[in-house]
Amino acid sequence: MSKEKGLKGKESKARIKAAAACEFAKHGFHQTKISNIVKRASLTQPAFYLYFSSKDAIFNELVHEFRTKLWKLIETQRLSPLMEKDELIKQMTASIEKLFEFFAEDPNLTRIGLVLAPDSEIFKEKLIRLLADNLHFEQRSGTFRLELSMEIVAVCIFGMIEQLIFQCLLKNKSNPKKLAEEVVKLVMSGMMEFGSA
Amino acid sequence: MSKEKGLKGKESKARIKAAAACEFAKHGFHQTKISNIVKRASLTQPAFYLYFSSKDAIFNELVHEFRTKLWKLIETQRLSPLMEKDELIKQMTASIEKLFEFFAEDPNLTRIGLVLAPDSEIFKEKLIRLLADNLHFEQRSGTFRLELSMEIVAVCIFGMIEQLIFQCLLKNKSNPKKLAEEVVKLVMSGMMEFGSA
Amino acid sequence: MSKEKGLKGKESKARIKAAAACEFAKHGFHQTKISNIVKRASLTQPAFYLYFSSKDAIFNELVHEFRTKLWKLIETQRLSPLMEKDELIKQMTASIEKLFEFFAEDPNLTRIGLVLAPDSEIFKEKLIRLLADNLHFEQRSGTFRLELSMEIVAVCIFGMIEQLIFQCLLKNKSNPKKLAEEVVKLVMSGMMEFGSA
Amino acid sequence: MSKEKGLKGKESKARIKAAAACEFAKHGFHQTKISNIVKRASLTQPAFYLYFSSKDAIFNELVHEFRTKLWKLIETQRLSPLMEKDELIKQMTASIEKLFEFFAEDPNLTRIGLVLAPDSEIFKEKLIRLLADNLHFEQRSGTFRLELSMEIVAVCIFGMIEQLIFQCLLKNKSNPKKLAEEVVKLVMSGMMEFGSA
DNA sequence: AATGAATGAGGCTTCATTCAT
DNA sequence: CATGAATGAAGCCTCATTCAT
Repeated sequence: MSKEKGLKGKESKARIKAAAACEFAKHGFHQTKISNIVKRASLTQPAFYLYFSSKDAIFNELVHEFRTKLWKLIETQRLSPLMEKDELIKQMTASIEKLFEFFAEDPNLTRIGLVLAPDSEIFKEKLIRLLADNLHFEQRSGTFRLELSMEIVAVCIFGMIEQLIFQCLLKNKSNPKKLAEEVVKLVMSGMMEFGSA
Repeated sequence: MSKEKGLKGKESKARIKAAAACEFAKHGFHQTKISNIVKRASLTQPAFYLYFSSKDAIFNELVHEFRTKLWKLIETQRLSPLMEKDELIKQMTASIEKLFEFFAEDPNLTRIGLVLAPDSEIFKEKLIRLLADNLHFEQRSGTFRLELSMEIVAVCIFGMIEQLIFQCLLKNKSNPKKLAEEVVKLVMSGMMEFGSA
Repeated sequence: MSKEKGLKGKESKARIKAAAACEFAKHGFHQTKISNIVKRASLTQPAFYLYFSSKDAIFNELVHEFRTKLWKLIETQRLSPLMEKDELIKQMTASIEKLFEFFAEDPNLTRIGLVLAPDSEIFKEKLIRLLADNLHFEQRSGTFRLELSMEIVAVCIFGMIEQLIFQCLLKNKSNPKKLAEEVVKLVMSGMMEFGSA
Repeated sequence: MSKEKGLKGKESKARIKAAAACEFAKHGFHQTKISNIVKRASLTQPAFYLYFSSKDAIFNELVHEFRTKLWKLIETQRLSPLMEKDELIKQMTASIEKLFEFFAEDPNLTRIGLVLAPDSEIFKEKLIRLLADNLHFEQRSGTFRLELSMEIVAVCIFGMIEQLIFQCLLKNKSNPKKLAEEVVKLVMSGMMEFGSA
């Protein structure tokens, strides 16, 4: 009976959040105006401040939401150790596919969290470090070539994924599965034709 | 005495440009204030408008300058066709090294042209298309594996390079030569240890 | 409580409009500052932009308002055709008196619409053309002397009225009725004493 | 030998003055920019201040020049007293023609002196008072009908002339002689057809 | 006699945010 | 829960004017 209260409020807040995500993604932080957010949410400006303390606040909330979800996803996707090669490739492909699916699910949040947030470079750095650690582990297990720097490889893999997100996935030029397969093919075996040397 | 004709003006314009590049790179377009640009250039606000017609104008000039230079560099770096494998790798490495050197030369412009410009995604798309065409050519010559989509590979390579620029090169964690070598190693031969089959 | 819906806003807008008319009339368009308009209306600058999109906008609105009202007045004041001489003079006098009354009612708008508006000369031209057409009609009916160019007479009559507005009416040196009578006397019968020739 | 000096300077000053008159007449005082004046005069901004102390100064100089010339012209055009009717009309026509010729000679100055100058209304008032005095004199001589207020008639005549200047003369729709004749016809004998009761 | 370079002052406009209801 | 009305703060840009040469 008391829990019921606030239902309309929650809807309004959600509408504002969705509207904001859309506007931020389309125009960036500074060119997004509160007035446009509330217009899109069919509300008025003071209503905005009923649910968010400031423009920064809602932006940060969106960023935080995105990052939390992404981080959780990644933690559930850790590779099982000491697999066979085929199995490894299959798992990697599945993991990356899941990642792409996540990014495709909410393009607005993806852009906000990966591009627009002022500290996105630092966030990416963290993700990359996480990836590098995992790769290191595999490398020490003999899965990956020793002559490669896993730090740099991690940066590369992340760069590929990010670029594929914005140039292919969010432009609907391809789908998560296909992209994941291609990345893995490239990264695992390289571009060169066999028989060389 | 006679040589200085218009020299002071050119110096002022250059100082403004450098100051602007610095401010834009550090704070982004909207948070960069003309007042700060001219302060950094040791001038007053109206002086700015002696040399540039608006904030947009100088920003676009910087973007245009960056892109023109980059495009020229790339055009001089086309791979010679039909090389042997070793030679190919050497050339690719050299080309990519040159690229990294270019980006490292003016980090401010690099950030402005690749990240901050509102149409940078479209610009990247063009670069990627150019790269994809070149790769296609090589693929048809039998250099690259047929099962890979050169469109996607092009996106991947560009993504790697971009990420390496911002995560390694501009943070001085590595140098152009090293980065170029690592990218080529990874992209040409993949990560997998041999003998796995 | 329920009647006041939007009332305060309308009052503010009206206050701004009146203040603007006053300032424009006193100082002209360019020397009128938004800051002074709002000061006179007991508001702050941003409030101005709640009701008008720019300085130009409010000026044009005032001009448009004046012209619309004036045009409507003139259309209701058309002379009935084919009257006797005495009746004609009475009607003309009444019409012109109404005109003067209109101009005296809002001196600010009058100055804005007739003098300050950048296209006021063109507007006057239109009014004069309208007047000329009417005079032509009367001339063909035999009321006015054929040797006079009604185009030029129309210009003259308009010139008299305008000058009387600014030199007599708005300086309170005379009143609409008196002025109308004098104009008609002069224009109908001329200055010359009878019996001449 | 010493008088010769300054010839080039005088030319420059004259060029600036002409340019200023043109710009002021076309755009009004506030929208006229020094930068445009000197551009039109093929000079640079500091050169302007070699000859005029400020924007106001040159404007006032132009206004003063116009008014001085006009005043002189009017003083030489006083009607000879106690003429016969035909002679009076001839003289009036000639006088007014001369006036129109004066205004047509320098349209820019005319607009500046009669419309643009902020105190032009007061200046016109003076002219009108002068005219009214003359008319009074004639009226007392029995030339003009006693029932007319010469003050108001003076305003009317001035209004006609001014309107004819801007609506006919400066638009090249008529010439000084024709306009003078029409004004005199109208003002002397009125519009009404004879024989009317 | 003239110019390239620079500036002080000030106006218009925008926007996040708040008050009173 | 929501709104109409209002504001403080700040940025871009323009222009008359001057300095040094």
